[in-house]
Amino acid sequence: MGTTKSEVFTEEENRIADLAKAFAHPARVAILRLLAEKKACVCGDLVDELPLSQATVSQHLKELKRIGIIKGDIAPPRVCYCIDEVVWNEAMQSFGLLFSSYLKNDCC
Amino acid sequence: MGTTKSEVFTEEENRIADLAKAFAHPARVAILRLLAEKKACVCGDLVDELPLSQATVSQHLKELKRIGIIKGDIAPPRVCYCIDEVVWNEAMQSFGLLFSSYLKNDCC
DNA sequence: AATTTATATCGTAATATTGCGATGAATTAG
DNA sequence: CTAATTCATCGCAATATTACGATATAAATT
Repeated sequence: MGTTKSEVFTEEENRIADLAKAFAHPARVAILRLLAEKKACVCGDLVDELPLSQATVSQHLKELKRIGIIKGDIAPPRVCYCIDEVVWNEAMQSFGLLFSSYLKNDCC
Repeated sequence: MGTTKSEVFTEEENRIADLAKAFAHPARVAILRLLAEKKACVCGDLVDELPLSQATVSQHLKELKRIGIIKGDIAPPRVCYCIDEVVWNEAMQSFGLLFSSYLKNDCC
């Protein structure tokens, strides 16, 4: 136990859950906002903007990369991060569909 | 450690992260979908639809209630769950704003 | 009053997440 | 070649999450 039983859910349910994870931590929300608004791009600048250690920020960036919603462009010794437009749009559409599937009718 | 440093982030960042948590597990995505499409409402029906134990489903429902995105109407011995329209709309708008804040220009 | 039904909660085990200091790797600057 | 810079990764500790059997609760039914 302690592990999500991914096998028993659909691909789509698992993907939406994963995309949601990108936004499920305030630090990652802050990072995505900075990247979306192009207020920062280089990893170091993100660290400066965030009240977390460099190691912790780097870990959140890694998780966002795993999900695919950001990508990193290496320009040694720096790395420039940015939103992956394709995945961003995928997330926008998936959540949009989900939100709009709500049929307001009287149950409770 | 192991705890999110909520104090150092804005109210809004924390709120968005919390709303995202509602969707950050495939079981909760499945529950919210069923409720959104009104294919289920009573807790027992949700348990029947989901490949998880009653205790686990109940725990996910509790988390969704904590976030506020669903509410439960007690009609003993049953409980009828449904989407909380206000919070659902709050989530829809928050994510909508966030997604549309992405300025596509050339950085990386 | 005893039983049944539906749901919540407890207790526990396993795994995941969060956070950070220290260290490593890769490149540029001197 | 030696630093200095930037970022990733390791290793660890603390806490959170996930899952479920067992049990508790609460009302309806018998």
